[in-house]
Amino acid sequence: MNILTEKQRTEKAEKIADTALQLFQTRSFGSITMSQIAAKSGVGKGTLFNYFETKENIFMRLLLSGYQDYFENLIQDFQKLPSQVSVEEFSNFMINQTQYLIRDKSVLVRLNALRAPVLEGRANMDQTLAGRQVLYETSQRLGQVISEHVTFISKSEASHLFIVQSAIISGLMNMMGLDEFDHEQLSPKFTDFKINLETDAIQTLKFYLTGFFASKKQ
Amino acid sequence: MNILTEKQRTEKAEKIADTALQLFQTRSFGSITMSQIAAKSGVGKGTLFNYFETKENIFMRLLLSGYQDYFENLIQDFQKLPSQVSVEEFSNFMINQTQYLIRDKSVLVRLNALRAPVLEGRANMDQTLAGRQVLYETSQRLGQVISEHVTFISKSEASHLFIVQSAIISGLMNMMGLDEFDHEQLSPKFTDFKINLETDAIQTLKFYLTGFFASKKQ
Amino acid sequence: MNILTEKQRTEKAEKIADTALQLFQTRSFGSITMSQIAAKSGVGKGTLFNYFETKENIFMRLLLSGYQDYFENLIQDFQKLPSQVSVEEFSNFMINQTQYLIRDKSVLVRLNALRAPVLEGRANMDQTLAGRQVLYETSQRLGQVISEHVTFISKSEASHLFIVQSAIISGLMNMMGLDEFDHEQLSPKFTDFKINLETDAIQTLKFYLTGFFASKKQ
Amino acid sequence: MNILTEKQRTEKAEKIADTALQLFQTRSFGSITMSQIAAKSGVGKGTLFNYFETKENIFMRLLLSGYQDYFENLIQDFQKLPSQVSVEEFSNFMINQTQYLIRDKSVLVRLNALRAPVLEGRANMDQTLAGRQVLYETSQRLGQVISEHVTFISKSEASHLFIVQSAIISGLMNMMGLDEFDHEQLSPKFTDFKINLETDAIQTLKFYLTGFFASKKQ
DNA sequence: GATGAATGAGGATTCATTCAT
DNA sequence: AATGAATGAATCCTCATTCAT
Repeated sequence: MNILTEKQRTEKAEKIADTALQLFQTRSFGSITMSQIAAKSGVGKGTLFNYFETKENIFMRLLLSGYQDYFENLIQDFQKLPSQVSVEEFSNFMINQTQYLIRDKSVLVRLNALRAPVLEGRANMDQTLAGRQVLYETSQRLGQVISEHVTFISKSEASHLFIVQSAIISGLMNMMGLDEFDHEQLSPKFTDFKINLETDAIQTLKFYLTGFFASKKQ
Repeated sequence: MNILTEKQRTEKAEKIADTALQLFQTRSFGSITMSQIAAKSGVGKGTLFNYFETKENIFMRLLLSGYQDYFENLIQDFQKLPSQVSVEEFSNFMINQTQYLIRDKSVLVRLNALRAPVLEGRANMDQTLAGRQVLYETSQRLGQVISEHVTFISKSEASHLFIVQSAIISGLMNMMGLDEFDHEQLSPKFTDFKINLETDAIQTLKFYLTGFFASKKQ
Repeated sequence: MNILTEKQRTEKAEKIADTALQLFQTRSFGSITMSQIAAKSGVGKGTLFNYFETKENIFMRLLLSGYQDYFENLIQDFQKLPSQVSVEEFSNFMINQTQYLIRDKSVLVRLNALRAPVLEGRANMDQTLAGRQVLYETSQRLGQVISEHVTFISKSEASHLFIVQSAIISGLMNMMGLDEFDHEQLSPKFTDFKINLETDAIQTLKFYLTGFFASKKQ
Repeated sequence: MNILTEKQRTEKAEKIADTALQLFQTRSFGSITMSQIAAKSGVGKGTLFNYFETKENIFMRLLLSGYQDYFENLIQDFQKLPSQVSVEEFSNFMINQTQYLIRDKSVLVRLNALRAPVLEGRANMDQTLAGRQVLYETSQRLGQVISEHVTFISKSEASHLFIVQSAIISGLMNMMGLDEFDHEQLSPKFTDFKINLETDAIQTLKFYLTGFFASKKQ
């Protein structure tokens, strides 16, 4: 066990990160401890630090690789589409993606909210920037692919669109739960404060896309 | 000093809360300590706890009273407008407000992001709900006023609009700084990741409003 | 209200002390706060300190005056008895007293257990010793009265007997509740650990008195 | 240092507990701090909490293991005695034990006085009850052994006798020091208040045993 | 004399991280 | 490489006491 292959090393790091992700589904960053991650991963506490310098690095990696995977999948999905895609078809695609992000990848969006205020303060800068660089390139490739399929949208605009998409979901997420307190439902009150995340996000994105394409057509 | 009037008590509580707010302009919730707030307020550490049960209560109060003030001002501003306001005029109003929120009240939006994951866990529930109740009523009054001035928008829709507005700003804020690391500007890179908060928020809101009114007119 | 008569002053001090005593019936010294005493007494927190230098002084006073009253009453009771009292009658008297102490004055015994380890560290020494002096004299008078009524017991022995009586009750009290945990009854277990305070105290005292008088008669 | 054997773990826990015990010889529970225990044990403050959940748990353990050892030793001592022991021999044995408890194990008795009012509020209940269970069984075994050696005393009575023994010592201890103040000897005064712990405890126990056996013989 | 606002020393406890094995 | 025991800085909070009014 003395010398691990690169693959073995990567797999163990992933196991640790995955465990952290699972914990993050139901708990906040602050309430997750390294001990819990170690116990649930089935590795020793010290081992964590052989793979990640700090707790923040674990979550920064989750954020970067999560978006990396998401963007890669988007590229794949897009390449399956016919060479030309109408504005309407593209909008539907984005709406489906939004639904998917909310239903299956909401942690990604929650991780995003941690990045600047929590993670960057103690994450390894070089590592983070290297990951971000790769992500940026992927995002550029994604933008490229989209711009090739959809008239009226440039590479830059496409790339930026996904930032806006995440922003909308993240923002609405922040505003959710005003009809609850600490996850306890309150007696029916505050109805106009209530956010239906999926409905509101899709509507907001739809309006955004409509507005965006309208502005391009002029 | 023996017995404080309600006003004096409120003023001191506000002084403490204001200090916390100032610290929050440049630091994160987690890195602000009660000792710092005490020292910077010029009061003893114990005094803090005479005014606020917990650290979280301080910030919950800032959040609630911040939005309370914001909504109250909006009502005032709106009442100065002519009895009928066109959709375009209303949109401009909202855009100005967005700019104002970003430029002068961005902490409010950042506080919002703390609410569910951080504050509610340890804030006094009754106090919070009382504050939220008042805020809700104000938001309803605001919605009422708007619906009276603007055709095509109901009280509920107007009230909900401000939630969306905050969501957009908050979400974009979360996505900002991808061209920085821990507030250090990086050499020009990641340009398509860059969020220009004001521009992007206004554009997104504009699109939202356009889409919203278009959907109403049908 | 500027100048209080000695009587008024004493009455207020007693009101405060009484409140503390009431709280002590159901709570421990450590969990009683000066704020609670003030609130329940209906006086200001600062007023407490006009009457008692420290929290410990309040309880020391309760201890001293409690025993003072108890001894005074004993003297009165004794003086009502016929001039000669048999050993058996005296024993019955002591047993009744034990029962009374347990049923109605158990706080007194609990206070006793606080004296050395808790109170003396921060109680006013002069005041305490003055009180103890008075108590001592009363105890001597009590001893005197008893020795006059009961053959076979000297003043010193009688005086000492009450110390032993309190010791027995206090000690058994300390050993109570081994069939409970933090006042929660446990499922029937530990039966031989169980102390029945009244029964055990009376039996122990009875044995003590029997032994004592037997040793004197030899 | 990587993984400690059960024995090593126990030893370190004992080292910490021993340190607490030493401090408790001369200071009160309330005035002993975790920092002091850590410093005097030569371990870090955090280490304390790896071994004991709370400060109260340390002292609860001292209490339980102290009595456990005491009872075990008593069983051993008793098994060395001839198969039949006269009432007088047994009484002498108990008196010697009382002397030993007072001279060498008085902290044990002082710890007992902390149990209900102080320790149980914050000690781990399951741990405590497990320890108490073991102690109870030991006490039963001790009772058994005694009842086998001494006619006139049942297992239950023997077991209960040790509770009474501790109660007598503990109670007298509470009443001690009335000729002192905060451990400072006062000029010769209050002589009849003076408890000579050893003499008084032995005498009280002797009377108790005499009374007890007399009641059995009838 | 009465009051309660202000105080701050002091305490228990948490947890990311280190490092000897 | 893996481990988990050890660590101690850091944090929130309590509450007896002081003192200006």
